[in-house]
Parts: sequence; structure tokens; C-alpha cells
Amino acid sequence: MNLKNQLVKKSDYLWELPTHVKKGMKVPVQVYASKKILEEIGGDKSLEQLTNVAMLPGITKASIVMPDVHEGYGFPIGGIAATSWPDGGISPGGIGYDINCGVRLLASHLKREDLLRRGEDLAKALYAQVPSGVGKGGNILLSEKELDEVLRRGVQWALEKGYAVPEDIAKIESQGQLDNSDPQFVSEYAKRRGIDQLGTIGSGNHFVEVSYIDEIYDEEIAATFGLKLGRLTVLIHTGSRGLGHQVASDYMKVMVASMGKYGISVPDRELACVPFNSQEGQEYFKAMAAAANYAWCNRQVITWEIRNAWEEFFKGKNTQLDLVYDVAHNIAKVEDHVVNGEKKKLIVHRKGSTRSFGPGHPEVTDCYKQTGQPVIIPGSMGTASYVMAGTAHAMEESFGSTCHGAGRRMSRRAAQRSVNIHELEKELAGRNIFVRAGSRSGVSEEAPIAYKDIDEVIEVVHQAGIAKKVARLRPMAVIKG
DNA sequence: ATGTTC
Repeated sequence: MNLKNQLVKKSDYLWELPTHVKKGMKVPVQVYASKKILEEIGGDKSLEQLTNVAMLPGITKASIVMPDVHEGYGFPIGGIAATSWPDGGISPGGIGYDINCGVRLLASHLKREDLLRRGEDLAKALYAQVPSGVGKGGNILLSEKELDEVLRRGVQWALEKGYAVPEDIAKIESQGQLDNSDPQFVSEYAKRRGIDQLGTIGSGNHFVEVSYIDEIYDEEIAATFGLKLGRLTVLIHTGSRGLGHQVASDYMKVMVASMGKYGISVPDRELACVPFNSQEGQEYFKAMAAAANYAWCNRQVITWEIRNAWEEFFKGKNTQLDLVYDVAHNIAKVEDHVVNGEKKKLIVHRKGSTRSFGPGHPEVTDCYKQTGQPVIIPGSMGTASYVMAGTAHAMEESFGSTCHGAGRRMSRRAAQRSVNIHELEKELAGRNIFVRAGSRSGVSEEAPIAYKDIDEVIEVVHQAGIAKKVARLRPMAVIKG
């Protein structure tokens, strides 16, 4: 039975697969999409994966997915799965291999004109300063003891070492430090992979991008976020590198091996999970938090590298780079939500989804309390990125979550086959966008054609009311692995 | 995403 044909329209931007479409579903599947987006989804396993997620132990309200959905490991990317605390399932597949993959936005005091005709040079300068590529190590030498401090204390460690300024801390989700971290549950192998990778971007869809603000949708919120028309900004997209990947791999094995003892069965072993309050569940949660802290530290050290390069490149000008905000895209958190009028503590898995807490939410930092948290959504290489604000409506509908990017519509392999790198680079250069990448595959796999239309994705979440448009960014210089 | 088949 074709699942796509069974989607029931709830509104122009919200569709549902009722529980009766598949035996074992405990909750419906909730899909945020427009007609246009719907045409591009369901060609992969994502809808089937969503019905599987709807069978997880303790799954609450709905198996939710955003318009940037595509197939992932067990769970689709672009999804949210909230399970009941304390004994609902926690699943590494619901967070993903790149724990706390996320994005951070820096706002400069310089204008687009300050970079005209120098975009290529800046791309080179940043490429020289920020290590990138698969398996690539960096320039920060950590002792094993220091790595444990990074894992335990996240950006607090970076602040003490001079990689952060005090103003940065409040502008990071969870202040860049999950306090449930415990490095003793991160394997020695994972630590070995992470010890020399702090301050590196990696490969795949990870990047550093210099953009300028070309459109403001909400003047008041943009002003609060420190965003002005025509100003240059910097986006940093990366995660926990080899360390987080290893934590995910390690615990996926643990979950498969111990699931049975808790009487849990799932329709796909990639959804392997254990009760959150079991020993294995707690150990994973603590290791995941350690990897998340590593990722925040990684984006912080990259910020430091970029600030140094920026100062050197724009010598004589105002070279301050203010952190606007830093959001996690792949993470699980224990949060309070209201479900059917009842206040509940839930384990919220976000996999390729951004927290979108609205005005007044207690976890939103003071300086953004009136506006809601900044939500930063990168597009694909060469296309626009967006800054949005969290909404109260997201709390009611999507566990305070929204989309995280454009979302793939083509596999990496298919993209490699269909993209001519030379022509793509020429086309981008014609639009004054300079790409500096370490590998050819890094460019072709991330070509705009391999992704959905970011403008359409943004329109869906904006119209659905689960995030609010604030500003649009246009790329000028990109560095990739 | 990932020392891309530890």
C-alpha cells in the first residue's frame, strides 16, 4: 500500500497518516509539507520509517516530520520523536550519527561592499585557517584530561582557554553545556578519534559560509538578533566529528544487544532502543551529552579561528564578530510539554530538526525572551539561508521544533552522477559565490540540485506557524571539506 | 555524518 496516497490533509501545510494505515502504530504520523514539497517526498523510505517511529515504546502524540524530510538511519532526517519520561524509549537512531550536528551564526559589522571582489581571497584565507576534510585533525593539542573537560563542560572549557568571549555563552542553546554529560561512558576509541579534531569542520554537508543579509522580514526581531540589511554574516555548520560518530556506533550496538531484556521489539533494528531510565539508556544519554558538548566546543573553536582570520583579513576595519545564536540539529533532551492539556516530561529526539522555543519560554536566553529563540536554517551551497524565530505555536504542535535545512532530494551517489563540478563552480562564480573545497565529491554531493527548494521549505514552516521568518542570507564565500 | 566496508 502506497503510504503517500493515504496522507490526510489537515491544512495546506500539515498532513497526517492515521494509526490505521499500519498495524502497530501507536500514534499518527504528522507531516509538515506543501503540495509542492509532497511531490518530492515518499520516493525514499522516509514515510515508512515514520510509521515505524510511531511504534516506539512511549511515543507520544505523533511521529512528526518537517518539510526537509528524507530517509535516514532508521529514523528519517527532519523528524521529531517524543517519548514518555522516564521509561519511554531512547534510541541513538533518533538522534543520528553526528550527535549535535548544528549551526551557528555570527554577525559582523561590515557590509557586503567591504567584500566585493575579495570573496575568493576570503574563501582562501578561511580555508587556510579552518581545517576541513574527512578524518582531518586540527591544531589544538588536547591532553586526555583536557578532552574530558571538553566533554564534561563544553563551551565553559573554551571560555577558560580563551576561545570564547563571555558574551558568547548565553547565545548558545543550553549555554553550550549539557550538565548530564559523563565522559566515563564515552569509549576510549571514541576519545582517540576526537582528541585532535577540535576546531575542524569535517566533510559532507558541513561548511563555513560568509553571506550577507539581503532581506529582512521582521524589523523588530532582526534588530534584537543584531541583524542589519547588507551586513556580512558567517555560518558555521558542523558537529561532533569522529567522536560523536563513534559514540553513536558504540551505543547502537549496545541497544540491539540489550533491547530484548526489556521486552522491546521494534519493526527495524535501526530503531533499537532501551528504556530511558535503564542503565544502558542512562549511559547512552550521558555519552550523547558528552558528544554534544564536544560539538559545541568544536563550533566555538572554529569561531575563534574565524575571528582570527577575519581580523587579519579586514585589518583596519571594525572586525568584531558577534555570536547571534548556535542551535543543535541532532540531539535528545528531556523537556516539559503540554499534551492534551496535560503537562508532561518527555524525551524529545530531534534528528535534523531545530528547537523553536517561542517568546517567554523559560529555557530561552534573557536577551531573546521577548522574540523567541533564533532559529538558523542553512540552505544548500549557493542558495539562501534563513534566520527565523521560535514560536509559541511550535510548543503546541511540534514539541517546540521546526525544520533544519533544505533536505536532500537526491542521494549522494545520484548527485555525483548528475553534477558537472566545473560548470557548477562557473555558475556560482558568475553569481560571485566562491567555493573552496578539499574534495571534488564534496562539491558535487552538495550541489543545489541535490536539495529541495529552501524557500519552499521555509514557507511551509512559516505558514504552519512553527517558526517565523526574520531574515534571509545570500552566500558569497563557502569553504567545505 | 563517518579514518565513507571497525
